[in-house]
Amino acid sequence: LASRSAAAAATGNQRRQRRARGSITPEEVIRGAFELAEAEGVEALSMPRLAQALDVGVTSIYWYFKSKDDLLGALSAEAFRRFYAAMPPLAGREWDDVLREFFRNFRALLRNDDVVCDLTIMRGASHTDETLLQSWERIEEILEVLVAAGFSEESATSAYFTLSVYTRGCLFIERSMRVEGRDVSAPGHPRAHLSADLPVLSKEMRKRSWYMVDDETFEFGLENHIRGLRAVLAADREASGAV
Amino acid sequence: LASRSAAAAATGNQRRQRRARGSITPEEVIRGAFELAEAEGVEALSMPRLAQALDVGVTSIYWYFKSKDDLLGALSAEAFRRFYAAMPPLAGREWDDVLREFFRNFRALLRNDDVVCDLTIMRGASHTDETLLQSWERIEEILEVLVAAGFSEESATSAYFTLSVYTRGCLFIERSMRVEGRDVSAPGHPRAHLSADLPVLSKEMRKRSWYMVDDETFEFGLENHIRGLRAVLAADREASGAV
DNA sequence: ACCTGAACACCGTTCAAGT
DNA sequence: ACCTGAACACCGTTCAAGT
Repeated sequence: LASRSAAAAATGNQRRQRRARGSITPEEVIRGAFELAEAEGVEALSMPRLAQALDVGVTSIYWYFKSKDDLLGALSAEAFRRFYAAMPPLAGREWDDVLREFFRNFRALLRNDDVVCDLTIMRGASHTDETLLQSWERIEEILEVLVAAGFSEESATSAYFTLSVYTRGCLFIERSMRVEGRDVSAPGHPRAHLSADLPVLSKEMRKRSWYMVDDETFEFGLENHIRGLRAVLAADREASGAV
Repeated sequence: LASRSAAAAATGNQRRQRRARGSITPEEVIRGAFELAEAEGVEALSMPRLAQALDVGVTSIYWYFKSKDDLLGALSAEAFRRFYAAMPPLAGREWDDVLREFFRNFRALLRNDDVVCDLTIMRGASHTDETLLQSWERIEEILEVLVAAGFSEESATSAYFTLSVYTRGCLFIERSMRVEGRDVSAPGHPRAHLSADLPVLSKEMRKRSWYMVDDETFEFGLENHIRGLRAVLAADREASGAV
């Protein structure tokens, strides 16, 4: 027995020593999963790799999380927690500044954290009660700013979700590009010669990052949306009989 | 030998008879892959399952497509072809009608075809030269409508991509929900009681499909964007010294 | 109660044939 | 030139233990 163990050690194949009872916690698993995802990407997160990183038997993880999907749900919940903890409180004195700051922060935060972005935006909306409530409280805050400014409740809600969809769309597209290994910051496009007969597009493509979800284009959409909302606000105020 | 074959047949394990040379074509593989994806979803598309559906050895597919990713690229190219073939030509006499119709058709088409949606929108932008050119020609058409209406080339380009990102964002979010098996059409939310303290949101959530990418919200964003663009157009016309 | 390896059914891909 | 199964390294998950 001792000789078998020694031989195994010589070839690097020795068994891990058994972990003590209670030496694994769900928190430790989640922390290890984040570390692995940060080092190698969320797509590289597998149960065997995670077990190895944690120095734990593969099946031990199943004692705490009933499936990989269950684990990913817990990771998403933690990602949402980190995201909302990092989001600064609402700032800006006018409703339009509030929207601008909120969605700029939204985008900036998730652009800077691939793991949190993958777990919150890219991975379908797998909300727990907790994350749902976190989101809803933030949304309500903004809706109340808009309503106080004179928007109807309906307009305010539509305005919020439209900007939210737009911002998440930017993040989704940019992240998809980055996952495929495209250089997202360089202007122009490698196949730009194909657009020789396309005067307007080829000219604009030379100036911007070709995938068109760069800062300038994002800002254009944000500002344009706010411009549209000013007209909505005027109509809402009129309809409600305000000054 | 004959007895082994007979025994195998009895247990349903007999070998497929070998296909004749030249009896497999890449087109046939692609057609089979679409059929399988339509029947069982793109995520269920695996090389063994496809081979089985085509009644072909698994490895034979690798003669025509060097990897699954290569095959998916070919499927995407076909999906783009189908999408652009189904997109009606530009309609509408004013620039805003052109935009409205284009992006409504865009969304409607991809909402009605999960396979094409998964291969074009959900799967990162894996463009071939051909699909890139198809997209660019369509975009250029719209840019020229906008420029003719008085938009600067820069505004026109930003306007197009902003609406494109918004529309793709709607599709992405809705599709993500549907993949997770949520009922996307029902108003309200199963966890709506959590929002008891959120007056505006809870009221609005009772009226709409909770995930907020329903027709009404999409239309609000589309119209709002166009409202914003009217102000851009006025400024662009002024700047260019037009009437 | 908690941790474990063996085993299973799947996957994408390579290789060394067969025809 | 084209088609093939066996084999490999991986995956998620279950099961029947071990402690």
